[in-house]
Amino acid sequence: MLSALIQKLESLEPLSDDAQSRLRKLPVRVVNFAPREDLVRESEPRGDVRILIEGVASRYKALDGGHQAILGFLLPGDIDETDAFADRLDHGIAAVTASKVAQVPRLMFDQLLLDIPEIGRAFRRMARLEESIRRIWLANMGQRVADKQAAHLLCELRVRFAAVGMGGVDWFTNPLTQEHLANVLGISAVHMNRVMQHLRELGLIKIEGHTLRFPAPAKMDRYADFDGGYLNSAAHERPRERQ
Amino acid sequence: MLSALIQKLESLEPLSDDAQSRLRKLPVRVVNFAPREDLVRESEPRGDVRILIEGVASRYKALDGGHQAILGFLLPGDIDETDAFADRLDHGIAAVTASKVAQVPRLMFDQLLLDIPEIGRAFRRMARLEESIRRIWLANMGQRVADKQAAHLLCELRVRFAAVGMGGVDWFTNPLTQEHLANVLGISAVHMNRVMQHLRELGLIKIEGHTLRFPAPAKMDRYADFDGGYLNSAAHERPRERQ
DNA sequence: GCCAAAACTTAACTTATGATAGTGATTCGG
DNA sequence: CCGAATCACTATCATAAGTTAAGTTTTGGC
Repeated sequence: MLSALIQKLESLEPLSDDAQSRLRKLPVRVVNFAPREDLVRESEPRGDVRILIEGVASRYKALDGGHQAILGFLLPGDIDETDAFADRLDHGIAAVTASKVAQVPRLMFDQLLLDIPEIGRAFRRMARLEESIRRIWLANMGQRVADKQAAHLLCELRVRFAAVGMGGVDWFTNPLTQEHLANVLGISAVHMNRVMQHLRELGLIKIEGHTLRFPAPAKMDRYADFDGGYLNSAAHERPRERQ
Repeated sequence: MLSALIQKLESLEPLSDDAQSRLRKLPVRVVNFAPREDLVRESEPRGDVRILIEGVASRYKALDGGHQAILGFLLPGDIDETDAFADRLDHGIAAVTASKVAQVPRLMFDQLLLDIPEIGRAFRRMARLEESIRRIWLANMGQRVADKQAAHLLCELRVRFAAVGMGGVDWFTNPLTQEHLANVLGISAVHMNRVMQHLRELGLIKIEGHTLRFPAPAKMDRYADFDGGYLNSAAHERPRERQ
């Protein structure tokens, strides 16, 4: 049930058989969500630990005018709150596609982290990775032109989707609407469409139904000034840590 | 020497006398930096733990064209790497004003976290706070008009500067140039100037030398859609945590 | 397989923001 | 105290992006 999570953790930090089996034995309750449904409402007191095991979701924050700003996307294996310390989220999470969520009793989860330090370590890795992603986003949004921002976002999505089996080196299955993408970048949906047209004319992307292809991935990366290192290098550098 | 840090930690989590004295007894080496000097260069292997004890600094990330995007600002009491787990930063830190930095040997610092769990807890709180700040930034940058983005930023700075004695409820001492502010918001310096003019005409801010005043703080908050709760509520809600 | 809703696309027009270039006011090192 | 930077500010012009309002295609429920 938690194989997406285990796969993700293992890409950051190899897990012992013991750790893996303990993870697998966690008692999970699987809950289904329809598109647009809230997985977690903003400022809802925290309950169980939630792990996305199927589907795609978005973190959002409500703004004044009833609008909501999308802060990022969650893919299978992502967890509602990486460090699991907060009592409540300061933002909501909504399903983008039909999703399955595994809910694990908080106490069980906490006990597991105490029992098996390597799992705690892997989770901290994950936290650092997300932090890194957010930093890159901030830098990216500082970029002037929306075309490059969008290109960068698409490159990131390509790599992240590939990591969960929803894509490869030059494509991914895209469940996001242009409105989702526009919202995340802080531009209008109309302009998002213009940008997609432009990237298409440049031969950088190609849309086939729900498959987004990158005819020239290297060219695209250069255009977007994208260096995917931050998304997977964690597995290789492997810093020493306090046990 | 570390009073700024202790003050900040204590605003998040009251510290026992023992914890405080252990913090005070940390052997620190104080290093001075001139404006524009790098406190930490990008991708420099980590050395000691660095704590800003005086002055203001900026986190930045180098972009393609030699430009650099400012990701955020550090104030006294802020630490180079909140969780202290990474081997190297994926970004640089530069002094904005003349700064003093306390350097603490990594091993001493780690030992302290192991010895006194409440200090570890306080640092995790700090990490959560910074995460929260970054999230608000992302939401804010999604906003369409630069005027509101800028207003929001100024409100945040007001609260953060006040927390370290560099401001009050309706003013702060501003060491940042309009270029710094523009860079952070991802707009041109010229436009930043226009925005400042506009906010001035609206009577929302008033510049007196290096003092930035807010003649009508409540009105400003409303204009910016700013709710400072996220910057200081941590001290009040106080969630239970694993020891 | 049909219909309604959602998603995508295009066009015309307006506005916000960028680029460049210059001026005067401050700051700061020597 | 002076000169050189740095910084704040203005003006002009070019362009990216927002808004509104269509039309078209795709999707999904029944």
